[in-house]
Amino acid sequence: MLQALFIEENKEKVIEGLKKRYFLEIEGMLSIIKKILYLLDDKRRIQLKRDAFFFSFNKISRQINKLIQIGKNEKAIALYDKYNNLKKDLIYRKTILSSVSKELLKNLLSIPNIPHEYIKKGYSSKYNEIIYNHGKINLSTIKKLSHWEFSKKMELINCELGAKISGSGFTIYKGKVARLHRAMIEYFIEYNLQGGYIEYAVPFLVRPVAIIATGQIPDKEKQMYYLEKDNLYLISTGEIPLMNCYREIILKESQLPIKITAYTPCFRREAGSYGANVRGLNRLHQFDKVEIIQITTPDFSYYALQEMVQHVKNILISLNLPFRLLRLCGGDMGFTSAITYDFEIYSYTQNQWLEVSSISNCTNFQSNRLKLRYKKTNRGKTQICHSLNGSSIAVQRILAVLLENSQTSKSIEIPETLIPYTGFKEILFSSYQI
RNA sequence: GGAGAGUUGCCGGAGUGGUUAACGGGAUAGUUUGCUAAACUAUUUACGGGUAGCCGUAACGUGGGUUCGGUUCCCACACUCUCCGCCA
Repeated sequence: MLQALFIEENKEKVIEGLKKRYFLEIEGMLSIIKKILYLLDDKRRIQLKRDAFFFSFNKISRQINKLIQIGKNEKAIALYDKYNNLKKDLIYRKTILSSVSKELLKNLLSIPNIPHEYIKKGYSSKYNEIIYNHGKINLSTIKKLSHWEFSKKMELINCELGAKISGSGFTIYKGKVARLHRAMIEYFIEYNLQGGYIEYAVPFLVRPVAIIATGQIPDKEKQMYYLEKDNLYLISTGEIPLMNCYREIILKESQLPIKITAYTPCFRREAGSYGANVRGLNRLHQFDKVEIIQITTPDFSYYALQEMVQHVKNILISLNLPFRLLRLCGGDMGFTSAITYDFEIYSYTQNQWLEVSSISNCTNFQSNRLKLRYKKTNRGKTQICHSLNGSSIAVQRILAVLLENSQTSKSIEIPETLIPYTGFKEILFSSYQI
């Protein structure tokens, strides 16, 4: 959530930023900005009057008390008879202030974060900038199977069985692929621990208040699974429980930066998705991800962002996968983000890039919703923290591309770095009846 | 699922229809001291006004109600804990 005061002081900057997202094109969003400024002004005037009114009212109440204590009851009665009729005014001022405040908050919650100055205008992924390429894409002469063709022959990934149990978009992994899946999670977490992140294990079901705080409501509500009976949402990312560990907290500056990692499954409804993009493991209703987050001071957050990008880059290099780094354009970024970098890896067999990590600096936008603040040691003033989140990494996307790109005529070769975690070097086709 | 107890500031924790929410702890600032410690004083959340010293208002789970005045009384809701039952 942006601060109303910030919008007031940086109106042009805010509008410019929202244009980069093509946000103002959505049904009269410009009028929301105007409304916020009007409401803020209104709120100030109302509060000023109310405070003055309450001041005199409180004074009278105290006078009445004094009169009663010294036994001058008649005078007291005269006073409260006189001021009894002001009560309506009191209630009126109280309710009007709270309704204006609520209205202001409601409007503020609907405005996304302002993009960083680097961010280019654009309404879709077409306008994302490629920052960096790594690894050669060599189209081998061996005819490789896509991971879903592979899974039909090998029985090691069974989408049909997943569908039988839970519907399409759910998958069963067996044998060495199940082990590889688990090994990746362990490797990613271990890598993050080496990078100074503390491991958390967290709940996968959360309250509405938690997803409002991290910003999935109102932006991504349709994407979330909701358990009506218990009023709980299934998490769509580990960011939700991790960031909510720090909801309504005042930290000391010396505690920052906070670096956390956690493995969680992620649940997404993906309503309306169809076609080749959703085949096999490409888009699932339940997938696995190891997440990293950082909570920092405002000065430090862009440094932390670079550090996180570098960290994920090194993981991908260690897996020997061809990848590229993108900076998302305004229209493709998430609601809470000021700047987002995506890592995509290349699948030879699918002939397409697949997103495996998305790293965002949410600046103070998310922390403001979370009421996550810190206090400088040499000054009394509390300030809003900056928060960052990133995937490190999405498990199934890596799995899919590993199965495809590492195919030889006989087997799938496990990358060196994963072998200590899998306990085997290859998955032989012969043993699984290709 | 059944029964009961609770929710107070940065943290712990008392409490009452009435000045300023006791007391303790932490943190920060200032004073004193050769340093540290100790001691003393002040501050501690949100919003608004003022260049500033400062001033005002709100805040005892949330929302209503009674009252000149509610942290306290009444109503509704949310959440937390304990015990019983069930259970990995």
